[in-house]
Amino acid sequence: MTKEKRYQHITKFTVAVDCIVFGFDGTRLKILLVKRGLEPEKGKWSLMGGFVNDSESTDTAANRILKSLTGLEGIYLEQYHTFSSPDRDPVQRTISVAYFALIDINKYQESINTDFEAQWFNIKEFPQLIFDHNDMVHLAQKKLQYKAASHTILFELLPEKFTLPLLQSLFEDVFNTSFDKGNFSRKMLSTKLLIKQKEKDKSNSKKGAFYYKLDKKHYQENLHKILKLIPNPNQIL
Amino acid sequence: MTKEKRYQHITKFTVAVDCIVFGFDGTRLKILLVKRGLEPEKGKWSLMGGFVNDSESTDTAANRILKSLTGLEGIYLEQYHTFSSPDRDPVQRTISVAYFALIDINKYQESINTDFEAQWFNIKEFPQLIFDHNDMVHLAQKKLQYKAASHTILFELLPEKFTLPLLQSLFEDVFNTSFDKGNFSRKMLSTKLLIKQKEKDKSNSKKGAFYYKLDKKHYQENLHKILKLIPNPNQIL
DNA sequence: AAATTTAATTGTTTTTATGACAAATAAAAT
DNA sequence: ATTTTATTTGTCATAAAAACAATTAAATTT
Repeated sequence: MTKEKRYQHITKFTVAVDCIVFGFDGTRLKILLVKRGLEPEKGKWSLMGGFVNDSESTDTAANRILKSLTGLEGIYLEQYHTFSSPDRDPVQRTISVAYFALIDINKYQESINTDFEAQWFNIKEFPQLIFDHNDMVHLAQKKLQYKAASHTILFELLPEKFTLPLLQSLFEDVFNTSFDKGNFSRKMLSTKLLIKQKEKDKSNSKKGAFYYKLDKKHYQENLHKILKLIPNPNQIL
Repeated sequence: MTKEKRYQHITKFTVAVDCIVFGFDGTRLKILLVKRGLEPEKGKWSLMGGFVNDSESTDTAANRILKSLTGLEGIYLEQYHTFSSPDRDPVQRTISVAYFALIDINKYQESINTDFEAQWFNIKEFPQLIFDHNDMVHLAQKKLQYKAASHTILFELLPEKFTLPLLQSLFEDVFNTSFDKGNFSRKMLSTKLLIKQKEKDKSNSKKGAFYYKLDKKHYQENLHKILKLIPNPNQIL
């Protein structure tokens, strides 16, 4: 069998990228969904996605798609799974490489692109999505928990300056549990990743809580390291 | 723009699956490589791979390919990354979904399929591979370490009956370090996953080491759980 | 048959991390 | 000045981990 003959028989697929965009509004973990503007399933909610172009890697495509939706560049993006069930897209055979993204919700600019109608939903209560997008969200949530249990990625969801109580409420919502505030604060500070600021945030209490910033240098160095950031992971994950 | 018009412009890709097959010979962690029997790069070493068929998911394809190489079914398989750089395959645009597999090296039957010449190589010293397969192996190794640090997957590499020293040498080679044997044994036994056998393996010592079997039921139940299997993960990972 | 050797197994102690809880503190509101 | 509320710091009991030591089993040598 010649090389040409072999290659002739090979099925070709359209390749899509779908993005689960996580945000945190100060209280709840959210995902960004779009209302589909084209068939099939026009008018239904879905993840933000698109097709991979000729000259692109999926990473490049994901960044491009994310920028078209949020206007943001340099977002934290992580490829986490490729979905390829033969019947996942009823119109045509498509495989989808799924990414999750973490953004500071405050930086998100609405309607920079009017092609899609986008909206934030609580991760715990979002509408029925098209195709296998519900599965994609659930797996993304699991992967986020798994990764965040030992890596310091959740800071990507916070603004530059944040308080310890805010950080704790983020962790509590991501892991769907609650922590002792004293122990949480001590564990976080022991990582040496936080730099205490002079100012306080007094919007939530009378005493006010000190702002902290991330030590970017230290953060980059320790991103990959295993830290035990959450108590009793087995009870949660 | 009509739906038909849009879909016309979409690039289609051939989709491949590549498998990193891990094995353990009692001393060293190994990977199974094949010598390519067809162009391009005929005669060079590569990972075992193949194209995804029309009616298959990538999981199905990976299992099919793995069976054709090893004769084994029901192998532990985990999709870990999709490689999609536009220039990764010089012949045609292909994206590859990569899997790593864990098998009991003793069950592997050589040359059930003479289409490929296969050979085991130490993970620390394997030949130059085609395309981006070197990257694939390195990432697979990382992912294996990452997962094995908190999940009990390494047992998939061992025969049904194994000794604690053998288990320890596997862990030591995977994590490229050494552990205190007393502490290691206590930690492993504390998982309640091991059932002590009556017989001993006396091939490696005068005293002999007791065989253990996996408690399959307990094992299945704990597969998803997060355990702390290796000491001082921060120093290693 | 006793002594020696080797590696497996079990035991002890020190050290560190964890979790539960309590106290002190800061600043606004009364 | 006092009360209130939430943040921040502190204490202590417990448990796990790591380092290290001792014992044991069985083959080999003397």
